[in-house]
Amino acid sequence: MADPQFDELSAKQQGILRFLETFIAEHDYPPSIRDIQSGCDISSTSVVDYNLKRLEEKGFIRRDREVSRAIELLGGSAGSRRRTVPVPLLGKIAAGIPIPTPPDASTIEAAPDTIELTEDQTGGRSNVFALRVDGHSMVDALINDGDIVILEPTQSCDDGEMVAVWLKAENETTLKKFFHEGERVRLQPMNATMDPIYTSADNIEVQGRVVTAIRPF
Amino acid sequence: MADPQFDELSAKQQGILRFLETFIAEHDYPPSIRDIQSGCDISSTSVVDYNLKRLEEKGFIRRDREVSRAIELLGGSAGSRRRTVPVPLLGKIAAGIPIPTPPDASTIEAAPDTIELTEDQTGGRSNVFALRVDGHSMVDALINDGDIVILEPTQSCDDGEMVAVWLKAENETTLKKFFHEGERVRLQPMNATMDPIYTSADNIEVQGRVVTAIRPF
DNA sequence: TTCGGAACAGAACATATGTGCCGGAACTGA
DNA sequence: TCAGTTCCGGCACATATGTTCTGTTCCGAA
Repeated sequence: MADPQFDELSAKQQGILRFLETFIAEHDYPPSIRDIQSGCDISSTSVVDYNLKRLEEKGFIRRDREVSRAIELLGGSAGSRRRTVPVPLLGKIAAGIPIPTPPDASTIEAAPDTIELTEDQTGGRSNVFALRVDGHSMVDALINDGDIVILEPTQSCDDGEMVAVWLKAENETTLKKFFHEGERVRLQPMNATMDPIYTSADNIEVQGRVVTAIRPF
Repeated sequence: MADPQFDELSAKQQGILRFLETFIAEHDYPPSIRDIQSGCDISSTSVVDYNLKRLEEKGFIRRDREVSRAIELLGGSAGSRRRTVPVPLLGKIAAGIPIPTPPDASTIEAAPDTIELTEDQTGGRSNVFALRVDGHSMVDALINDGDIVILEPTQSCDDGEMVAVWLKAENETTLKKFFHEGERVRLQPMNATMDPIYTSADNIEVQGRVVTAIRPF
């Protein structure tokens, strides 16, 4: 969508637009005409209506007529609200400890922190959870200490998917690309220069599919 | 905040809550009492009002009395909306090409794609931009082909910050931790096992501070 | 200057919308 | 069975709120 030019608006219209953003941010619902009137020091409701019509013509907002507070602000303007999902940060992931799966309701309730992610970051999946990487044991997956990995609970996976795997014999959690190869499985590090691990299928336990990895600085 | 128990609600109240979520997701503004009434097949507005009062008592929603459509749904329930910022995806970042800085208004307008990030992911910074990593030249920064790095434009930086640096003599872009050391600078790879680069201060050009790195799968 | 449109003021109007009241059904505990 | 509570239905009412009408002011074009 072509982003409308903010500069082309009159001072009053820019003020209304800013007021809309702050009001919605504050209340979670849009203001009425009279809210805008008092909030922007405008003398008449008709002036507000007039300018809202202009803003609608120019594609900044959408209104549903006859419906109160039915102002929806469009465009990529800062402060727009998108659907986000709270992702529980369930704990740490490290080489030596199994990850807490399956994350049941009580675990999620007790999560001390949650991370807000947009829906495209979770790929629309609803039951994902987050773990903070502890230590440098996953550098072969190009995952650093302090990174956050977003996982989707699963016991099985398709070839080539990035999964968290528990190696029973080795007593170790690792992140690898998964490939079935007859009796055994191949666990391929993301780092192409490193060699894969081969092990028997019953030595491993898939604990989750990696949806995203995030590294905050 | 203790998340209220969804199960404790009557079927009607659960229906109302779900209707609220979908209505807000669809319209960007909350429904009126009568919208809920028809949307949930409830016979009377007073019943809706009654159940909304219960929902408010139990902490699922907040209402502003006397104000139409002033229903704000609380809690980490899926479908909540948070403030997000659109981050322009300006292009690729690769070893051999300088990154497009400074990103001026026209560049940003012309950005073919934008990524929605939550405000905590951008650290509240407003002028960040995103680049998709092309190639494996930054594995020493634990950044993979296809990763997305979020940058904040800057020409200078403090010691220890992760920055995108243009090496003039080498004709190369790289991501390193930056340290002033007298006449020269030390560029430290994130991967602790790798050796730093030392070069003179006037051979480098800081192009941006790395805010976040995201790896979608 | 005159004309016309854009923007504004003020008020009246029509409807949208939350709320209160009364009564009844369904259930509960004594 | 009876009183009490919870929940529902229906309706009227007050007000919150969008819309419209009339007139005014400002400003640039002809």
